[in-house]
Amino acid sequence: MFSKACEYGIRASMYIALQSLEGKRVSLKEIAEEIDSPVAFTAKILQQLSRNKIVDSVKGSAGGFQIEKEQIKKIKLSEIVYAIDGDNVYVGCGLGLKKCNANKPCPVHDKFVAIRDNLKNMLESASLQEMTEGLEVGTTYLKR
Amino acid sequence: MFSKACEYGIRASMYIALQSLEGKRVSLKEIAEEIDSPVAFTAKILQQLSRNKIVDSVKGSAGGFQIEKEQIKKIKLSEIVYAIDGDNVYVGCGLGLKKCNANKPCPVHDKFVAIRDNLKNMLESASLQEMTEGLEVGTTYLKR
DNA sequence: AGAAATTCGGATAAATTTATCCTGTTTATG
DNA sequence: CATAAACAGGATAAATTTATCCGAATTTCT
Ligand code: FES
Ligand code: FES
Repeated sequence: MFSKACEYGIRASMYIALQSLEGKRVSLKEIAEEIDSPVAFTAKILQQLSRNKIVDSVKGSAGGFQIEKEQIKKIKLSEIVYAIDGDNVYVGCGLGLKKCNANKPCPVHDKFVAIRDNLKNMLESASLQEMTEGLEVGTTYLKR
Repeated sequence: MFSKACEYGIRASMYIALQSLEGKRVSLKEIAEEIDSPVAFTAKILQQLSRNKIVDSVKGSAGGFQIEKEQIKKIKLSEIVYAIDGDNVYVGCGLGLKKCNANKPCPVHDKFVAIRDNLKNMLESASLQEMTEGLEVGTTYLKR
């Protein structure tokens, strides 16, 4: 569904959001530990997220990553996915034709579009804030 | 969503089904041309489909691939996907945790499961037969 | 029987994704 | 000001997926 990079990116954003809500800034090392991801690869992804203004990075000693509380409410999963995987989730054809195109549809087009729209709505409505709620009360997890 | 191999596999199966309904057996070369896929790679995928009894292959001159008419009615897209991509569509977690697990769910679990079930139902209900109907009348396409 | 058309399967190569390493820069702190 | 902690970014490596090549086996047709 999503690339590994994107999965790590989402999990990392969720963890940063969770800690930012408590006023804590977190280091790359801590993030990678808490979401069970490879450190250096996660660094690359966080750079992307930082460039895309999804997370704030602070250099230097006592630096790390954080997300402003206002942003945590506003940022939707769709923005994270877009920053890392681009728009292929939205424009891709289920059977791999160049782009999904209703004028020359593949045989699964109608059914696939329904599923994709479903996914799209989910991603566009789910905020980081919403995602952290289960983490706070311990009903959802970022690693096992 | 699906691997390239799987996309080619689905498109190839659809083309073979389309021709089989007219009593025609088709060669690898023709298939690859008609679905716009790399010949040798498509050969590998057809081998897999053949081993999984999704298509019949006939060796030798005038050989090629075909699917029995009875089978065209019965075979669902889910079987093709399973033969090539395995069950990761069904058991995978949206955020990349080892396996989707309702007992220790990731933050998107509930929403993701809904989408996945949607996809699953689609794949399990769509038969090759149904897929060929649009191709026959020219309202759907396997390449552009 | 011989030639041609075709799939099968193993080996290999190219491309992409995932992951690591290392050096440089920034910044808090003592 | 020196040091240590931390991110940034380029180069590189490993793993996986995608793709190609080629010889062998099978079958039809002349
Ligand atoms: S054309 Fe294939 S999904 Fe729209
Ligand atoms: S645990 Fe992540 S989708 Fe079910």
